[in-house]
Amino acid sequence: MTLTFDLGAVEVARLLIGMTLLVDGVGGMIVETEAYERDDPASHSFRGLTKTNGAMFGPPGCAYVYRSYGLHWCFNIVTRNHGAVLLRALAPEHERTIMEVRRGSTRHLCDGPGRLTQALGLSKIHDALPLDGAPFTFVAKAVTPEIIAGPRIGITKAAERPWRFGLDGSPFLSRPFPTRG
DNA sequence: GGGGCGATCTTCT
DNA sequence: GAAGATCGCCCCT
Repeated sequence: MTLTFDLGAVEVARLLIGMTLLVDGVGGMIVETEAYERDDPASHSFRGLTKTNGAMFGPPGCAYVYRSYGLHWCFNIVTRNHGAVLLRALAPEHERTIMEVRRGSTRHLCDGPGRLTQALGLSKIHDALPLDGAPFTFVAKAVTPEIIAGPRIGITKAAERPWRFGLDGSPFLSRPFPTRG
């Protein structure tokens, strides 16, 4: 398939919903993402280059992996103009047993950015790696998904921007979306 | 099902 | 010294 991440972060965040991501064959369908733009106080690229965010200033289509709250990892896809898309949840469909071993549980395998990276074995060593080759595999979606949008989670700056996207009705979301009217 | 809290790294004030 | 794109455990309901 032709796959480009050289688009705006919001556009990429929507495109990813329903696609399948595998890391060394482990993973599943992406059901929840968040967009972070360059001109976005909540984005790690907002304040410019630091020691840890260099991948966001590299080419689109690479990984940006950073440590969260000192002990978890979060996995992003770098997009156009120093934006990024945070992967927040997957449906744990492929190699589920491996994910259960890594997580030490049979539940909550990929519903949350820190849990997702643990289940897929992602860490600092994947930071800045291109996503169009090993160990990453992206599989196109078979159908057009119903996408729901809402405020991003766990941030205080620009919290009003509705840049969290999810597969409507999925049981694998990290949190429910605010109900629509 | 949900609130409070501790763990621990990096940046910024 | 504080805050942050988090999570698991404990306790309560």
